Amino acid sequence: MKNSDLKIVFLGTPDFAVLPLKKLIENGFKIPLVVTQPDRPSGRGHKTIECPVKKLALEKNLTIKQPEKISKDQEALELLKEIKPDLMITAAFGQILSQEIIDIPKWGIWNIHASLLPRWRGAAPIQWALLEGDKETGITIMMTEKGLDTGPILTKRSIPILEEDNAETLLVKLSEVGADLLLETIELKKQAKLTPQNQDDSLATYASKITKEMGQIKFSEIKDPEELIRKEKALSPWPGLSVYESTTGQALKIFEVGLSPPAPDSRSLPSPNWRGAGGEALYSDNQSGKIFLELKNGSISIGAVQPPNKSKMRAADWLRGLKVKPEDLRFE
RNA sequence: CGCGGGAUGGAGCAGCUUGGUAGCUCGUCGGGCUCAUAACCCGAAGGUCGGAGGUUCAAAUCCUCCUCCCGCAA
Repeated sequence: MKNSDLKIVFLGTPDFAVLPLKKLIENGFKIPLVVTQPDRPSGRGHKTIECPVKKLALEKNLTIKQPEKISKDQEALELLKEIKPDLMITAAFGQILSQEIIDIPKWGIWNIHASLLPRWRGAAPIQWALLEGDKETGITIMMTEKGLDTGPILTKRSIPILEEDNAETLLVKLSEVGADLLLETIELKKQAKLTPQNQDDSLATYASKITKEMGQIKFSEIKDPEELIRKEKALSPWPGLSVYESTTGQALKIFEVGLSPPAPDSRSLPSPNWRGAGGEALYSDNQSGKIFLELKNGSISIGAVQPPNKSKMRAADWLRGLKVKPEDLRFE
């Protein structure tokens, strides 16, 4: 069977879904239809933005459908039935599919999910893997059924979570793995070598949506610096970690959070042991651009910050340009 | 027409209200001190003040338009 004999309908919306679609196109599959979420006003100035998948589809002159709710959209349903796809692929599509739709494609609907199922079913698997300090994560390609990410597993591939990984870097890596694994899974299916395996529901965990509130933290409530570091990785670049500083009255986003290294040579400190609120010592290192904070249960380094209305900057630069003295800073 | 903030040497900022020689903390380069240094001392280079027009004897500063960046919100 040639790739061009297979009719694949692709459903996906954000960046994560772009690479899989691209690879399908490059490998000659027939893509009679691409479905994405409707364009929504977003971003500065409330401009209506075309999602990444739509942009790619437009570029490749593919047919695009953007139903508000595909399961309730009679027109979309008719179109799908008419197309008679061999396979439908979902990748971070963001809409629930009805049984009627699931029954349409000959091979069923496959979902590219960014975790090792049954761990982290749901909307934000990458973030939750980081939040919980998982050592590895991966991609699962699975059959879509009525439940949320509960269908039988077709293939799985894991990748290690490295020290320097955050939600952004993992998303890119997993998108690549997802695209490759999808092609391999199709190949296996063509050779009739696929054996779907049911998920062990007892091992399932659920990755709920990330909200902005999760990024608003107080140092005083952090029990363990490690917790802070994991949060920063999971919530970068969105929504980021935000702390409130009362002397300047600013909410400050912090990035590149790490454990503080052994105290630097005291002679390099502009003012050793600056005392901050709650006994925090605060000092900066001009070489690395980092600032160091003493928390209740350990010390951390912050590499970059973003004040309101400002671009991201090195933390030491921020401290240097401040109108208030570092020792007057009061973080909550 | 969603709301708002911003653009000043390489970085981060002040100066703008009340026009009158371009300033601070760093970085860079050179020199000094030192066993040595990212610390300290001395010196230097580096800026069309985002762009265009206007007001004025005089504009970073006041007025108009434009470009770009960012926060909120979705």
